[in-house]
Amino acid sequence: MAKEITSREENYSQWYNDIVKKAGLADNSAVRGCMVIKPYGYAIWEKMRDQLDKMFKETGHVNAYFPLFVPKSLFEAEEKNAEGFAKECAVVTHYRLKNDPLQKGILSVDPEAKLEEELVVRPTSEAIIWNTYRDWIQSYRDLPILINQWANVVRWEMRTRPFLRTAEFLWQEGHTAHATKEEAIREARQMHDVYAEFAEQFMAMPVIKGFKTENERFAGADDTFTIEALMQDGKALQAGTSHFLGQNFAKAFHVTFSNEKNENEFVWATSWGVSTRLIGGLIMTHSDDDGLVLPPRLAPIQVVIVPIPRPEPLLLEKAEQIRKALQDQGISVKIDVDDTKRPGFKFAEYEMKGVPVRLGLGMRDLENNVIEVARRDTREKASVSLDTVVSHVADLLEEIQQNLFQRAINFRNEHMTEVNDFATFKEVLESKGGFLSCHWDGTSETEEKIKEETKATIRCIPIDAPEEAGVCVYSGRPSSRRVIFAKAY
RNA sequence: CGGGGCGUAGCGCAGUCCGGUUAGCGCACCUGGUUUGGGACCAGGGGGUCGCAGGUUCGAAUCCUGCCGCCCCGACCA
Repeated sequence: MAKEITSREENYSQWYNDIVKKAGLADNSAVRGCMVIKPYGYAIWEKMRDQLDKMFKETGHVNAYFPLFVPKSLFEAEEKNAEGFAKECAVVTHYRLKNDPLQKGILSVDPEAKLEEELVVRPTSEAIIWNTYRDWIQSYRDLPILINQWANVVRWEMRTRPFLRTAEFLWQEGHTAHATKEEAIREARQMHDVYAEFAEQFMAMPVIKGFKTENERFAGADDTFTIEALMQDGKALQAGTSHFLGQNFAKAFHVTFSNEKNENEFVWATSWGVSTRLIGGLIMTHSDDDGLVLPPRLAPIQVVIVPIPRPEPLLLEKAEQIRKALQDQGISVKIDVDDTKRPGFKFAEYEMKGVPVRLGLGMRDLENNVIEVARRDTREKASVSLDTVVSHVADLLEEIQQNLFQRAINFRNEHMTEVNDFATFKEVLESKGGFLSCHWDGTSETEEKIKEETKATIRCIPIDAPEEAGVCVYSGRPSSRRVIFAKAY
C-alpha cells in the first residue's frame, strides 16, 4: 500500500499538513497566510456551525451581521483591546485603483483616493458592535441583548498553519449586553459550558475548563474562560474562549441604560468565540498515520458503501435499499458508483478522509445475505447480516463516537502529570509533554520566568481545581490550588 | 521578522555544480483491451510561461541581480 502521509513519529507538523492536504480539507492559496477551505473541509465546518448555532439559539441568542471594516477611531476607543491587536491589523487606506500611466495593463493605487480615516479590517468586532449597541440601549427594558454573528476576521499573523492559525479565518462571535454584573458573568459561564459540551459531545475532544491568568487573558476582558484540549504531540490547544468584559466596552463607547429607579448605569458585557481552528483540533485529537479520523457526529459522510468488485445493478439496488433505511435514521450515506477505481483504492481513500463506517458489498455477500462492516477508528472488520445491518450501523456510529472520546480522555489522562518541583517540571515537559498540574504563586513574574525558561505557559486555572495547600513549583512560595501548564499552539 | 531548505506537467521528483539536439521519469489523466473481495495490467496518447522580472551570452531550467511563494526551525501571537 502506497503511504502518502508522513508518520507522526517522523515529523508531526508534516503529518498534520499531509492530512489537511490529502484528506481534501484545504489548500494553500495565492494569498500569504490564507487558505482555501475545500468542500470536504467546509462540510465539517458546516456541521460544527449548524450544531453550535442550534445550541446558541437554544440559549436564547439570535444572529446578526456587523461590518467587516472598523473606522480606526472606533477601533482605538477601548485602549487595551486596541493595543492587544494593533500589531496584527490589516488596514484599508485607499478606495480606488487606476490604470498606471507608465505601464499598460497595470493597476496602481490612486493617491487621489486616500481615505480621510483609515479602516481597520476587523480582528474581532467588539468596537463596531459596542458603538452600535449605544444606539440600541436606553433602558433596562432593552436588555439583555443576546447576539451572535458568523463572520470572517483577519489577524496578520507572522507564521500561519492551516486551520490552527491563518491570517483570515471563519468564526462566530457572541456579543451580549446585560443590566447586571451577575447576569453577564452567568452568560459568559453558560457559553463556556456550551463550548465544553460541544467539544466533548460532538468533537469527542475532552477539554479542561478553566479561566485565564491576567497575562493570557483577552485584551479588554475582566475574566476569560477557556476550554483547553490536548493534542497528540503533547501540546495544548486553546479551543474556545468566553469573556466577561465587565463595563470596559460600555465605558469606552458610552453605553448606558436607565435602571428601574431611573438611574444611569454602564452596561455589562460578554463576548465569546470559536473558530475554524476547531478543525485543527479535531484533526490532531483523533487522526492517525493512515489519515483523518472523524467522530460520526461531525462526519460529512458517516457511512460509505463500496460495491465489490464494481458497481453492478444488483449490488447498487441493494446498496440503495440500505442507504434509504440508514437515511431514515438520520445517517448520511454515500454509495460509491465510480467504476474507474478498484475497491482497494477506494478503501484507502475513505480511510484518508476519515469516513467512520465503510460497508463493502459483493456478490458473495449478497448470496450469503451479509455485508462487510469496517470501522475507521479501530480498523476492525466484521461480516453482518443484511437483515440487521441498519441497526448495527446506527449502534456502531454511536460506539465509534464514544470510543474516540474515551480514547482521547485516556490519552489526556496519561499526559496529565502532577509536578511539585521545577527540575521534574522541565524533565516531564521535555520527555512526555502534556499538561502539568502544579502549584503557582499567582504572580506574573513567575509565570513569565517559567515561560522564558521552558516555553510552557499557564493554559488555565481549572474551574474545579480543589483547594489544596502547596508551594509554587518555581518560587517555593505558598499556593492554594494547582494550575495547568503546557506548551501550546 | 531571523536561520535553513525548496520552487521543472495535477502530484512526487531527476536534470542546475560544469550553459549546447525536440526538457525527462514515476503516479495521475485520455483511448482501446484484458482484469476485478485491500491502492490491477498491457498497448497507444495528451499535457510544460522550467516561480516571476531583468541581465550576461550566438544560445539559459542551468550563470548573475532583484523580487515572489511554500515548507521546517526560531522570535512574535488572547
